[in-house]
Amino acid sequence: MDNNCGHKDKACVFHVPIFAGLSEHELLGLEALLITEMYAKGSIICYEGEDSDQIYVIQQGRVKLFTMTEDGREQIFRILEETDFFGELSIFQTEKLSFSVEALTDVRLCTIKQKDMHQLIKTQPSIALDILRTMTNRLQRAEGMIRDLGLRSAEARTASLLVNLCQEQGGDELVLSLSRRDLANIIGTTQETLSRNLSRFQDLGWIKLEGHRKIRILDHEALRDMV
Amino acid sequence: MDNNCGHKDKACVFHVPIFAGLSEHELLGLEALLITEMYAKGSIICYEGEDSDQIYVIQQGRVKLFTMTEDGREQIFRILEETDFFGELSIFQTEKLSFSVEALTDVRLCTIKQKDMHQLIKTQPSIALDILRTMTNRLQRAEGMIRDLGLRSAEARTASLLVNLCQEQGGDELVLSLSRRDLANIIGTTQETLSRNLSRFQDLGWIKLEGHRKIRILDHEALRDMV
DNA sequence: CGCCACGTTGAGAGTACTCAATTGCAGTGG
DNA sequence: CCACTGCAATTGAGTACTCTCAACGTGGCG
Repeated sequence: MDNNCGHKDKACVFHVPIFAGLSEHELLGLEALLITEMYAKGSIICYEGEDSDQIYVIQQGRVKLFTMTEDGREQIFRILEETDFFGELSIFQTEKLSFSVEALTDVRLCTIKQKDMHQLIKTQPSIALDILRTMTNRLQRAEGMIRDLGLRSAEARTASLLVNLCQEQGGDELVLSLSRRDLANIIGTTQETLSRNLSRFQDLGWIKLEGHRKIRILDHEALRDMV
Repeated sequence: MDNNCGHKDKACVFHVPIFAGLSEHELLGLEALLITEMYAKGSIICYEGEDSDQIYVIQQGRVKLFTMTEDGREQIFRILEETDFFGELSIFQTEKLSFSVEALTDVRLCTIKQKDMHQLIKTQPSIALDILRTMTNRLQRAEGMIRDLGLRSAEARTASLLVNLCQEQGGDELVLSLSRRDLANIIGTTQETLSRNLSRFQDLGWIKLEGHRKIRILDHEALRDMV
């Protein structure tokens, strides 16, 4: 309960995929290097432009990585949750953060210093490979976003968002854990445009809005064809 | 001259950063695994949707990675040149390519099979780290593109493009190696809009268009402020 | 039950797109 | 050397989309 992750028997890192290759012994060693931090829902974990020389691993809760313009418009890069990490550039260099991070729920996370990370990778090179796997997937997702933003209309991106959420959740009953504003900021549009598009999809009979936090998907095909 | 890279004394891989950590002996071993291929300017090296289980390392020339809609609009993800690689997802899985690759010049490249790559990483784990370094940088660039596409006007993206090209080339005299169409497809707009914005910048006295392939930058500040 | 944040709808404006016409440039052959 | 040809780039006109700003609903929580 002191500097570990709040579990009794096992450190949180037992459950993080990128550390899955470590032995029990190595995990215990790693545990000693971690610093655990707590953030309340809505608080900012780090600010774009700050210097950072550590990796952050989320133990509990959800965060958004985003950037903001002077006039307050926001683009979300990704939503991360338990066992995800960010700040990976600081493995190699003191990173000037290119995004801010906000806690969407209460969050518990731990940080690992650059030099500890180096040591860790040296003793267990497979970690680099595990991180690499995550990074290639992330790059692919990022390029998917670039394709959508560059080539598709806000309407198509809205459909794409629904399809993606469906795939993550499985089933026809989407439960939204984000506000309209955040959803809009993921697909690079405004909450008004998103709202209008959802209404249009409803008018077309493709979806059914059930309260503000639920969407029932009625026609997967139509949405997929739109994308 | 058989299955190596055309050099007499040293294989091409001597010059590729991600293999910089290999010993002379290991490089010679690697050389035997490579398959070298040539592509003429304008030819397609691989198609989006194809399965691929190899990494491609560019030895000579330049390529563009892009995706295309049914109606022919195109989004370019990145331009790669000598010593760059692509297809890194196939380190982990047989990859359904999420982009097409076209040779912008005559291109010589070599391919490395997934299983050979595994072997290579096992004998020299630092390679995974070198690739990881490249991938984190690439992800950062990708997120920069997402920010620009999501938050900035075509005009601002045009300014951003000029600033970036300046940084790459150094100096006030930009020499464009891409068509207006390709440049537009990098920043997610049309050639017409790009052309109009360049003309506007010229009218404002920020740049001077000199033929179709050269741009003289007159006011770096103004461009940077626009971004 | 009423408040307040969140979400939706409406009107109007601006940006960027499409399609079409014109201009500019470079390579080729007379 | 110059005119011609074909492609690339620019310019123009009209349209469509999406944004902004504002008003109005709604639903969850005290």
